[in-house]
Amino acid sequence: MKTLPIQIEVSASLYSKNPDSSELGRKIISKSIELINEMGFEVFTFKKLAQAINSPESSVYRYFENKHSLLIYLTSWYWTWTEYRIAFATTNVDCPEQRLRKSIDILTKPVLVDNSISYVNEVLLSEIIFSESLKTYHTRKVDEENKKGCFKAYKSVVQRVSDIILEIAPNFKSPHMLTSTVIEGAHQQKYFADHLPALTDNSNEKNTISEFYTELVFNCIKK
Amino acid sequence: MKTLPIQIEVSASLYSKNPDSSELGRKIISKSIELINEMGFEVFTFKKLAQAINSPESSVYRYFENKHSLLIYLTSWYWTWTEYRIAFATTNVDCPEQRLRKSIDILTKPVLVDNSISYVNEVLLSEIIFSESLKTYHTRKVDEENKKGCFKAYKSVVQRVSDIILEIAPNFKSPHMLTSTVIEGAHQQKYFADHLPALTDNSNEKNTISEFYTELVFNCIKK
DNA sequence: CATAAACGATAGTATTACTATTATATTTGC
DNA sequence: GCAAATATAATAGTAATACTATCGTTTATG
Repeated sequence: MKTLPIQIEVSASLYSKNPDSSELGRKIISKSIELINEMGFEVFTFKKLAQAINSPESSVYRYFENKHSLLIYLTSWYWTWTEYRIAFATTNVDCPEQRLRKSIDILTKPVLVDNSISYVNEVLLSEIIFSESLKTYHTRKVDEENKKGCFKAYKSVVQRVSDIILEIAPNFKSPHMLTSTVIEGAHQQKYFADHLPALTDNSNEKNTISEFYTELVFNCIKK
Repeated sequence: MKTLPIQIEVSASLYSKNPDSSELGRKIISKSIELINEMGFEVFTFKKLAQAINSPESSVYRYFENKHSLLIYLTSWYWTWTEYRIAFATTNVDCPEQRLRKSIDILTKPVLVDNSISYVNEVLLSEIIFSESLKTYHTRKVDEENKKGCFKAYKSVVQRVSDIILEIAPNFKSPHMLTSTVIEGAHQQKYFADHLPALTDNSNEKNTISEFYTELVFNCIKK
């Protein structure tokens, strides 16, 4: 897929100061993606990030309240970008089955090529989403953060795919449930393949996961 | 379901001192179930637990290394108990479809009645599993803990259900994937219904989730 | 070029997740 | 029934984390 020089815009409520507006902000984003990938989100701290970019910890706090807000920012960026990719891959495709197939592909396969839209390494970011994005909403503050719009981008993706499903099967009762099952399932199955293989049947080499969920979806909506 | 006075045995590698072996140990288990439910696992600390049972913090540490090991203990207890329930519900049922249906039921519905096998409140424990069990294996230490047998009970449940699926559809390629998708999906959809309704279609009143996943499974294995 | 905003440097605090020590109580094995 | 082992209570202490605060200097902007 050839890319255009687009800009991913993240809602202003998801940061204290827009990281896209300064050199330091962009360094915070790109370095945090690297670090979270290397050491995992739990072990990652603003102190370590600050050291890595040679800036005081307090400067990082000027952009994000805490590391959790940073993760929410990153996932929102990812889902906004993903929705763009889905939109791009499905425009001018008349057949809704075909559009659904392409969407599922985008949602279930980790990103392999860094198109380098910007300072964001999309390959690493997608790894983070696959393994850590659960942690954005599995908190005591979900409801509060949901009201703040933290999960808007994700919901928008689910809605878009649900709409395609309804085009194919207007009477299908649970398009959102099916879509979120596929997205979260694909993330989880990859994690299982890497760490708990007894919970999956996946060789983790070919497109087993993607094919599994594609079949699952079409089996569910075609009666 | 009438219950027998059974004992759930948790592998000795999952605790420092067997909580089932003393008054204090049992108090630790039952109170921690209450507290984790009330305040959520992140906010829960051994300090708070110790205060709640009027014992020093250091006594709690004699039973479990840290709160994470305690959560692993609780989930193992739950999965062992759940496998027992599945075994009980499916013995003497000849029809494998029927056995599968009953198993999915047990896996996708939260527990509603506390049979009070013991000092464990199964209703509250099932709530914890639904909302917090992800946190047992989403850590940097997964691989290490997996080797220690921390997830044996869960895997065993997945294996048991996979076997039933294979009885019905011997050529089905991904029984484990399907089973873990159903279990984790049901947990997640309930969480979405409670906190992120845009990601589901669930009224959270009837058995929407359970029915959704039952249909999904039979759609996938019956061609 | 003046003013505001951003940043760097440094210090400090509350909480968490433990570890250590010692004295007392309780169980158990003979 | 008593000694020895084990379990628990009481208390203290530590390293790391997740911030907050202050203030002087640099950098952008109108």
